Amino acid sequence: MTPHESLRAALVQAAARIGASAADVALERPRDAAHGDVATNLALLLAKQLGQKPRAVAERLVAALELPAGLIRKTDIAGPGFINFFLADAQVVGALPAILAAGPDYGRSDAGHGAPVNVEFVSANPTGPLHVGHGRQAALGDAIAALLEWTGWRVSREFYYNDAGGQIMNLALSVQARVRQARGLPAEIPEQGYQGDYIRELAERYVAEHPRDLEGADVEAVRRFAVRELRAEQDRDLQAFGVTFDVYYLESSLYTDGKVDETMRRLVAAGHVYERDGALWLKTTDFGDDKDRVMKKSAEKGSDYTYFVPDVAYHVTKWERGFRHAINVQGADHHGTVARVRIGLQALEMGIPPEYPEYVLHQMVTVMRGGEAAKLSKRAGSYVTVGELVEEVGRDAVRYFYLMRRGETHFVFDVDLAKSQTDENPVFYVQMAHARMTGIFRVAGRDPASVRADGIDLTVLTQPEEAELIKELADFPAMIAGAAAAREPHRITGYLEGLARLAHAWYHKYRVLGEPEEAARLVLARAVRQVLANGLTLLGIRAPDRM
RNA sequence: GCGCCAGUAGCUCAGCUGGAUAGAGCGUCGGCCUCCGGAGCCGAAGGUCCCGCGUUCGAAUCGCGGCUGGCGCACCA
Repeated sequence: MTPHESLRAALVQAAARIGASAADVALERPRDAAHGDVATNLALLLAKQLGQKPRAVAERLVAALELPAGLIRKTDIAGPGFINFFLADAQVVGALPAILAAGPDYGRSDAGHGAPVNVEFVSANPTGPLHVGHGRQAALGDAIAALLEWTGWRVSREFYYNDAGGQIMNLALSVQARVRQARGLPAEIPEQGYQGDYIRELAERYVAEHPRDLEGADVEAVRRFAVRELRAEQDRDLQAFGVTFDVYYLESSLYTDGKVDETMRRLVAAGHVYERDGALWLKTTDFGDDKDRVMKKSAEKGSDYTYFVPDVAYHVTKWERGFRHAINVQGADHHGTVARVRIGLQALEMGIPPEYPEYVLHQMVTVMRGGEAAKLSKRAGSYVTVGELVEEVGRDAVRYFYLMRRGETHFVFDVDLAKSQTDENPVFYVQMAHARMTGIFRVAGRDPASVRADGIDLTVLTQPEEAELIKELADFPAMIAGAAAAREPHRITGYLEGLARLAHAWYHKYRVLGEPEEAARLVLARAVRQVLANGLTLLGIRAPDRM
């Protein structure tokens, strides 16, 4: 039993003794060390239930409390009725052996019980290279997936390729136009087509590899070639970024497998479909949408499905593949589709919960270069790609930058700053803390893994900085669990910076080697190193032994 | 017009799902290198938490109404 569990149990019993029922006792670590190590607002919550003043309730609770021996050094009642507990010294250092024993697994838990969860992210159309917005999504999605793995879920990382539909035809026609222009033939890129230099390069490579179609007459071949090449380029960028997927799901397969037609049939059968102006509509207003949506275009527009039906069909496959939990990481510019996909699934009336799938939306990324915002437009062909960014800035810094902000806030990626690789970059600060801890063992001529906690008197770690450091280490698993539940990887970077700060301060103020406390401090140094490494590794960032 | 997100120190942002005196980095000012790495450490200044009303023991956090900025509101995806 951890100190928290013991305390919680004791408080529940004490509440019962004074005639109150406390189902869920909240314990928190106060900001201010003067308020103890663990605090509860239980008395404030029970005051209403008992019809008594909070402080009086707190006093009765404390009087009724039966605590295990050696757990708590001091109990205070403070402020409006908080009960503050000060852990006994032996309890504080007691966290260290557990950290060393768990090693690389310290911080893992089992909230997910091995249940499958699908995390879909990036899902860029194969119409161009990955830009900085996709980069944010790659970092965010991969970190959320890792967080879920750390908390006991069986995660499948999935990339959905929109390799069918109008945008792909646009791409093919754009490349085709460049092929023809290169031959001196009259050709224009379509109005909604793609303009970037990469289109010209694709055209050159197409001609080089298709000597029998030098004029790009075979638009289907051009399409296949362009999609294949762009997918390969995206894969290279993702690989450089250290992101891999378990499943690449192709939109085109939804057509070839009949999933789109099947979904269409089900929607019609469920009775929410009608025809108007020659098109087929889904009555999404039945489910709270502000207007109905077209599912299949009219004959004059080509009789194609809109994106809506394949999107719904795709999410049906997630459900049918056994994923009762699905998380979609997407840019906020797609937020309009959230309600529609969910409504489409509801209209099928096949028992899928209304909040399925779950969405994590992140705001846009602005790229700053030379002090001004770079114009980003895929069609105009001006953007910074993920590949360039990783090459210029380095994988670790790029990942860290992307993850240090909440997804809901607009993110300004300052390329110059990130490239500068100076002390302004927090990732170096955290990595430096890890390198320093490692340095102690290097100088001592010892393998960190050889340092064990058993048989070592840890109660000599009496300095306030040491107690604070250990408490921070003890918080790691709860922080991970909270970050996973909230889908907020930025909590990890914030935690790591705080831990690194404490580690640097401790390192600066106290020596390890040659001191009477050497054995115990080596245990602490190894624990700090381990937790820094675990946090960085989770985020896909290296934990270097030297800088 | 409707919807989603944001608004906190000069700048960039945290604030653990309603807690105690709102925090950190950068920048500014002032200190600290015979040392396990100074890519570091210690300290100071700096706040109308966008505004107003409400909910309650308690609000940056929740509700309502505004203001400002971003993004969406296709027979594009």
